[in-house]
Amino acid sequence: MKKIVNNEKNDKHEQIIRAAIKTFARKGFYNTRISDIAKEANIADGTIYLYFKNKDTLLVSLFEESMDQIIQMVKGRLANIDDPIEQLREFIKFHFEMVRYDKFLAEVITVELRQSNKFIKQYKNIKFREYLNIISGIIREAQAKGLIAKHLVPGILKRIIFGALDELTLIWVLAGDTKYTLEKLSSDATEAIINGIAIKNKHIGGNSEDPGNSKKGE
Amino acid sequence: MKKIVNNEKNDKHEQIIRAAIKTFARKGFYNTRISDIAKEANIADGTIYLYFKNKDTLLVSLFEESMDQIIQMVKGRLANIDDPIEQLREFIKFHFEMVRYDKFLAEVITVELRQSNKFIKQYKNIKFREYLNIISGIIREAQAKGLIAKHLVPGILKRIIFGALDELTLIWVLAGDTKYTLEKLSSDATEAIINGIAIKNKHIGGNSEDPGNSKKGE
Amino acid sequence: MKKIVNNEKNDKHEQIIRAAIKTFARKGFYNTRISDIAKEANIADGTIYLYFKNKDTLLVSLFEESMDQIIQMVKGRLANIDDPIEQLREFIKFHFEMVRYDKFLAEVITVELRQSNKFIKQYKNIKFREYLNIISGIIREAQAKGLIAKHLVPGILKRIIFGALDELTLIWVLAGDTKYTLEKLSSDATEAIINGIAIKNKHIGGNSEDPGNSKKGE
Amino acid sequence: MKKIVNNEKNDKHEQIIRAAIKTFARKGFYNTRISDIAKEANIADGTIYLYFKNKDTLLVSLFEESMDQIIQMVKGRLANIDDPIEQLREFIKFHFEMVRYDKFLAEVITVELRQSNKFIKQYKNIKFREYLNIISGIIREAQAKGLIAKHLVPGILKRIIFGALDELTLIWVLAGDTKYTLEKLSSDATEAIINGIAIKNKHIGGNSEDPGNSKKGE
DNA sequence: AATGAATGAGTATTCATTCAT
DNA sequence: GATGAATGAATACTCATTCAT
Repeated sequence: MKKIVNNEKNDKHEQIIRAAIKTFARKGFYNTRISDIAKEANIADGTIYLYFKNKDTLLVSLFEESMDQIIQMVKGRLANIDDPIEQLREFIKFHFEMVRYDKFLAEVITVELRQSNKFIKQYKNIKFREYLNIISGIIREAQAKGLIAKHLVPGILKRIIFGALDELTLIWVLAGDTKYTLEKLSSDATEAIINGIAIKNKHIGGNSEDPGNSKKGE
Repeated sequence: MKKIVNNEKNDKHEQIIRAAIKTFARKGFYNTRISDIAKEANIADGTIYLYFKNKDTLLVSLFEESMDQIIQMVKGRLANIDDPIEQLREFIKFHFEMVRYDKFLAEVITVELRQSNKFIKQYKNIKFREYLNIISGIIREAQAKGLIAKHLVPGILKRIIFGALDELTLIWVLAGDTKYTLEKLSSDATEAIINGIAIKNKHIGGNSEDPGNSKKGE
Repeated sequence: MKKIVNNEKNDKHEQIIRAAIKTFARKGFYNTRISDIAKEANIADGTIYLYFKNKDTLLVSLFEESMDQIIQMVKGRLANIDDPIEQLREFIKFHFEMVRYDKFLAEVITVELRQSNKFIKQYKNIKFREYLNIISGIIREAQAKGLIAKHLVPGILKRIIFGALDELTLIWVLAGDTKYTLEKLSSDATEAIINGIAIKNKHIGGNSEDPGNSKKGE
Repeated sequence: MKKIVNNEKNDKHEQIIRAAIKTFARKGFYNTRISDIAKEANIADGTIYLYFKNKDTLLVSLFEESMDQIIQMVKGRLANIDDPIEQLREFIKFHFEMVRYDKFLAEVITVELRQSNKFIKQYKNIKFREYLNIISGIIREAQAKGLIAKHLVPGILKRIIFGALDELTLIWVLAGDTKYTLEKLSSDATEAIINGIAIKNKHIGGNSEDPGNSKKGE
């Protein structure tokens, strides 16, 4: 399994995108110099401009192409699953597999995407919307099957879910994966999202059998 | 009720922070010039440096002072509530009230905080951690009372919850509050987080009584 | 008598224009770096941008302000002269006095003005047209008084006259004033322009009394 | 009659020179990219360097080869004329014929030659001097025959004449030949240069028979 | 304290030129 | 000979920061 943005032709375009992902992850978009990327890619500064109009465009291309690959992959994963709730579990599982598989890309998307959406002119970010809409598609299907209450708005739920996954991605890529395993993040996220965090029949006035509670994990 | 960062002394320090919030919200940290802020504050560029060491420090101060106020406020709100689940409901309610109350600040925090955490040297972001730890404190309390399963890690849950709220905040501040009301975001978030999105007794093999399902809200 | 572009206030604007004139004269507009001008003016590069939008604008300002001064001066000179032919003599005399007085400026105007007219966007060069129109004004007046044949078009004659003066200016500024004196250039130009080069009554079939003819002066 | 720079071998060298003339005329030397010329010539950028050492050399070659052709042509025209004044008339006539015949070349020579003379290192511009010396040759001959006063210096007169022709060429190529016909420019230039602009016997204190004088032609 | 003119380090981008194919 | 991808030196311009007033 190759890096996400990595079609067979190992060309300059690809080489530059990979170098940009790595460098943006390390230094951030605004603190990355074109010359940093060029050095990382072992090419001349000017070469980057043969493949990308400018620095903004490079970031946008990076996002679009990466999201495109990711979307293809996750759609493939979901294709054979019927139960929407199971699809949602698979989506979450896939999300964290992606994060492990391409940590630098995950970091760039998680840290830079908001800024880019807002401050790069004319960036409509179609692919990212498409990714989110996979979630709302699942939700709508689940609602149709009576698995999710209809008064919950798919457009809101998709953001709640993505927001949760995104924030967990953030701490994992920033922490240097030392604190929590991706498996733990994935399973807790899955449970919390699908079942909620509250124990059902104790919703009001429940009591604890296990008062011992260490500080660990805050 | 004054803007969050607004202690009684209506001084230059305050004036600059307010101008910075407004300008960062509009143009983003990296695209904002010190002169933009000075102009917004109706002072000279140089004056900013009498109150803040540099541009980075201004952003950090803005975050710390704002979070400090927010933390005081939310703690006050939670003080009289015993049930941790109710505290969580109140926390979420408060979060969106804050967003409405100081939209520019919400936008800056939501859009700029990640970047800042990572790329502003030596920024430890104690206050933001404290805000998050209010959530994990509630969770731990709930776990102690048997309201939340103990195998869910508070340090993870707090991020799931914050991530969800943060993402909803983002769409509201960016959309110009046209699509969803804050009340709807708040109530859906509360329900999804506390109860989860899946209908309990239909978890497996449920069917839908109401197959009609509009596309709206994606 | 101060340099042409030199109003009483010895400010940065003025200082930069003078430095630009000197540097453009020496190296040409396209081969002059902003840093060359800044160095010549003993200021920082950035300071230039406090006074001029960009390099193009600096050149245009230089032209406009210089021509403005020149136009005022020549109009003053012509004001007390009635005979248009005498006005024309005075104009030519003045032109070469200017050249001597501000050689660098003369060089910039003569060498760079054509390029600028054509390739600096939106440069309409009103002042230069006004300078030329002083000549056509004189011509028209002379034609009204029967001193210049009416079939000669003022708009063409003004260009013939300016072209001649301009070309002579060029060789003088480039030659380092070694070959011909400005007085000689001025007097030959005056005579050639006003009387033409041909001896009148020998117009056809004249013969030469003085066949000796050195190569000098080619 | 082929374009001036156009010897029988219709080779790449020629092709490049023609493309350069067209492109320099349109965009100016400094604003023309090698790739612009290559595109105009339908060849690869690198090919230009097989025929010309660099961009400067290309411009110089363009001038030298063009002037060489022009010189041959004008010498042929003058060969059969005895009267130097008639030769001068023919020279002027030829000059404007050239302008019409190869407008792009005329534009390049008129607009770019001064800059090149001064700022392209080691460019001696022998051919252009030779062209000018055809004029001074005629003048010297005329002086020998008593047709032109000997106190007028041929080296100055040639510049006066060329300057006048050059300036008229400029307005014609830039105006898109809308304002004056080349014939009018040519005839007025011829008359002004040979006879001067002043009516002889009215040189002092003349009066006008025709005070009506339109503004047209300024 | 407040100003804002001046600074000059920093960088995205361009483009003449090269050279492997 | 032709190509055109790659190079990397060069530079206009920006803007955080300083400091004399």
